[in-house]
Order: sequence, then C-alpha cells, then structure tokens
Amino acid sequence: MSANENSTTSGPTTLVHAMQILQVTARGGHRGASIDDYLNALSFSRPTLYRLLKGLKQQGFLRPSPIRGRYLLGYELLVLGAQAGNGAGLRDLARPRLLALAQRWGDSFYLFARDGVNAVCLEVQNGAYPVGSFVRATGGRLPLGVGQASIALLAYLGADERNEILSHNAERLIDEYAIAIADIDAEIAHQLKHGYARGVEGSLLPEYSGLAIPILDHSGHPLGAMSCSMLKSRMTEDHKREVLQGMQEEVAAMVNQAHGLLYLD
Amino acid sequence: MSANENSTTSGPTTLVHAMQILQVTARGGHRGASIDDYLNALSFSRPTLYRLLKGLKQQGFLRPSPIRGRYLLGYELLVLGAQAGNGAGLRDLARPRLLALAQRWGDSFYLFARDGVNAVCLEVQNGAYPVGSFVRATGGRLPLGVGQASIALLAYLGADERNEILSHNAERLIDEYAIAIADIDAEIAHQLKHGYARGVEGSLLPEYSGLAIPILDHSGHPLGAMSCSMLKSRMTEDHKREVLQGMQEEVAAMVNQAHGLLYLD
DNA sequence: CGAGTTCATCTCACTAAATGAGACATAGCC
DNA sequence: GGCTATGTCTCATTTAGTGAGATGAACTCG
Repeated sequence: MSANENSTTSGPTTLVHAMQILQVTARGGHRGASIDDYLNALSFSRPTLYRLLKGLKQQGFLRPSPIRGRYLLGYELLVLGAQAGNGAGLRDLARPRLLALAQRWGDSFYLFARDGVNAVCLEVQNGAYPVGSFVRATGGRLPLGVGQASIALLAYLGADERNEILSHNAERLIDEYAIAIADIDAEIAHQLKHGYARGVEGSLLPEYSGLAIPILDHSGHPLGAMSCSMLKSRMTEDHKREVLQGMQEEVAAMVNQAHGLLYLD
Repeated sequence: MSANENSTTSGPTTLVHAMQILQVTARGGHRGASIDDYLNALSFSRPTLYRLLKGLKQQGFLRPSPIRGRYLLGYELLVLGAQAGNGAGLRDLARPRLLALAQRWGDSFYLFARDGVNAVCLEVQNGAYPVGSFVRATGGRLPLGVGQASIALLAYLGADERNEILSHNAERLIDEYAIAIADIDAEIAHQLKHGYARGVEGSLLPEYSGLAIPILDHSGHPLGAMSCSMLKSRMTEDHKREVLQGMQEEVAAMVNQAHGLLYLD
C-alpha cells in the first residue's frame, strides 16, 4: 500500500469507478457507451461493472439506451446539473436579463463562472443573429484564457492564482486555440483599464468578436462573467457602446438583487 | 420535508450515500448544505461523511460554498447534465428550432422527455411575452399528467404502461396540481384524435394555456414532446393554428434530421 | 487577543461489504 | 435453432470503507 495517496485519484474507489463510468458514458455523446467501451476503458471486472451500472441506473445517473447493451447518462444528472449551474443563485438572476439583452440587440449572451482552471458556461441566450462560439450550450467548458469571459474572470483573481492557472493552461491554449499567454496578459490589462474584456484573438473563430464584463461581489472577487458574441461585422463602435452599456446595467441590477438574496441566512 | 425513505435503493452503499449527499445538497438550493444538514439527514458517521464529501469534491460533484462549512453542487454535474439532456441528440436538434419559434411567435417553447413517471424539461426557449409555467428551466421535472407535454408523451405509450404511470401519480396529481385522472384521459383522447395536446386544467396557473405535440420515432414510440405556453388571452383560434403549424413543421424537420443521425452506427 | 465553536483530518482496529473468477441465464440476430 | 453478446448468480477472499474519539485548523465573538 503506497503511503503516497496523492492528488490523482483518491477517495472511495466505488466513487472513482462510478465517476469513470459516467465519464466514459459522456464521452460516447448521445450514443452512450457499450459494455465493451467500459470494459476496455476501465480496470475492474465485469460483475463489478454490472453492479455499478445497476446502482447508477437506480440512482438515475444512467439509463438504458434504446439500443440494447448501451447506456446513456440519466436525467437525474440533468436535474442536479440544473441546480449546480445556479451557484449563488446567479443563473436564475441572469436568465431573464440575458434573454432581454438577446432580444433587444440580437446578439448572443452568456453567463460564465470559474471552475478551477476552466470557465464553465452557466447559461446561454442566443439572439436573432447567428453566431459561432466556443461553447455551444450550458455546460460547455473552456480553459481559462479562451474567450472574453475568461479574461473578465482572470482579471480579478490574485496575480499568483492567475499565473498558476495560465501556466497550467498554457500548453492547451497555444496548441488547441493558438492563444499566447502574453496576449492574454495584454487583454487582462485592457479589462482592468477599461472595465470590459474583448477576448484574445486566436486563429479559431476569426469572424466573431465578443465582449465581456465581470460580475463582482462586494469584495471585488469575481462571481462570474457576462459575455456576448457577435459577427465581427456587427461590432461597430456604436453597437459596442450600446451593448456594453446594456450589459453593465443588467449586471449592476443583478448584483443588487444578489446582495439582497445572498445574506439572508 | 417528505419522509421519502428510499425503500429499495440497493446497490453499492457508497453510491447510495453519495447520492444522498448530492440530494441533500440539491435540496439546499443555491445555499447548498451544511455539515449539520448532512449529519441529521443521513445515517452514517461524521468521518465517513467527510470522506465522501472529499471524494465528491475531487470528482467535481461538489464544491465548497463561499460560506465555510457549506457545500454546493459541483460543475461536473452541470457538464454531465448537459450531456444527459441530449439523449438521442434531440436537444441539439431542438434548440435552434425552439429559438426560431420563440422569436417568431413570442411565446415560450419547451422540449420534454419522459423520465420514468415524470416528464423532464430538456430545453426551454422563452419568447418576448411573459409566461408562467410549471417548469422554470432545463432540468425541471413534473409528474406525467401535468402540463400539455405530459399528455403528448402519455398518449403514445401502451395503455398498460400509461395506466401504471397514472395510477402511480394519481395522488400527487390531485393533491399538488388538482388534476383528476379522468380529465387526463379525456385530453389524451383529444391528443390522439387531433394530433396535439392542450394540457389539463388544474387550479394552478389558470391564466396560462399551452399546446404540445409529440416527437415520435419511426415505430410510433415517443422520443419527446415539444410544447409551448402562453397567456390564455393570446390563444386565439388563429394564433393557435399558426403556432401549431409552426411546431409541427419544426418537429417534422427534426425527426427527419434525427433519422439521418440515429442510425449511423 | 485569547476562549470558544465548528469544520476538517488523522489513527487504528474491525468487519461489513465490494471484488473477481467463472458458471449460468436471457435476449436478440441470422 | 444455433450463435453471440448482454446481464445475473454464487461463493470464497480480502480489500476497502467504517465508527469512535482524539487532534488539528479556521473562523467568531466577546
């Protein structure tokens, strides 16, 4: 027994195994995963696999696929996930505001939160104009550094924490998104100076452009970020000013509401 | 607080315990749950609780609340939940269509799927006109029988299965929603005759009205339902006809697309 | 600033409970 | 009706999670 139970995967093995099963299932997308997928991705025996599958099914974490022998993620995850996305009640506060913005301006608006070294999309509201975006929907996850919302989040973390995150993500950022740390630093400076972020241009999605502003608590810590995305051609100076102002108003109102809610113990 | 003791939740106890922890956390809403919440809702010892909490945290199922000693649902659930909601790829197919409908008509449109004895909301797209609805968002769950989408789903199940569900839900339906089984049966008949459902009127949400149509696979089995909700005053004969036609067109197109996707092994 | 409270971790002995191997049963498929 | 792959069962083994209580760490409040 290694006295070196370290960072990788500790904790009750049943939990770890269950999680691995869910991950394998998720990896299968809407086709789910088959017994063989599990058996050759995982390291435990078949009876054990079936026992866990059964348990996960009973908990609602998995459901049988229409295709025999395949498994899909269960709706309990959806329900819990909906709750999970409402950290600090932010999502409920943001939803109608994102909708209003999208309807008013026709662009697409997003709510993001930090999740470790990633930014996770808590809510999307698409507008009438089509957009491309790194995240397609709620639950999308990006390494911090990608996208304007990332910048807005990073800018208000401590410098040490920020650097840790960025060096952790550096490789992925350059490899998968063609984004250099130096450029991120520059955009963070822009965020801090002007109060909004524009996102770093990588080689991906060159036709789209965006804006983001942070959602800060009373102590200046970022609770999340609101962002928007649009075709670059739509981003005139006027439009940018209008949209930014709209977002700022909505966020200010949200923060006010939040202060009312957060502290009723 | 329901004395909802899980009578036959078998399976690895660690899984069951983990699930209970998640449920308790979820019950706490955006405030999460505290150690005491766990300790007095659950039946295992404190060290065990902490071990599981730690494990769940490492798996991303939980995260620490800003308030020390409280726990929130983790973003991994959100990510998995987003996947889970895309059963058979239906959600991805539906999202842009719901958006188009909402923008065109200004009402609110929903995608539902069956989840055991419940209907679960996979996607919502609100329109410009305000609505009240039983589900507020993705992940909302209703007992089958409530709402127009339920009717559309129930109508295409086998009679035996349907009756089993309805008798299972009967008590909740009458107690919580003031809906009688006989009325549901009548609406199911309407669905089968006219191809769309209107929902059963209970005493709740009397000012709102809705429509729903099923999404059927090639063998007539319901994959889900698309529904809409609007202020009763907006539901003129003309508007109803228009919206129904819009929904039917979108669903038909979805089903076509789905057939293209479902069977590429 | 120090006492008091609550959160979180550690150690250790114990045994319940998960595991693996392989046989058995069942469902779908040609 | 055979064939293949999915799902279940039994049973001995021992891992791996458990409880009790002590200890350490973090925050609170007087």
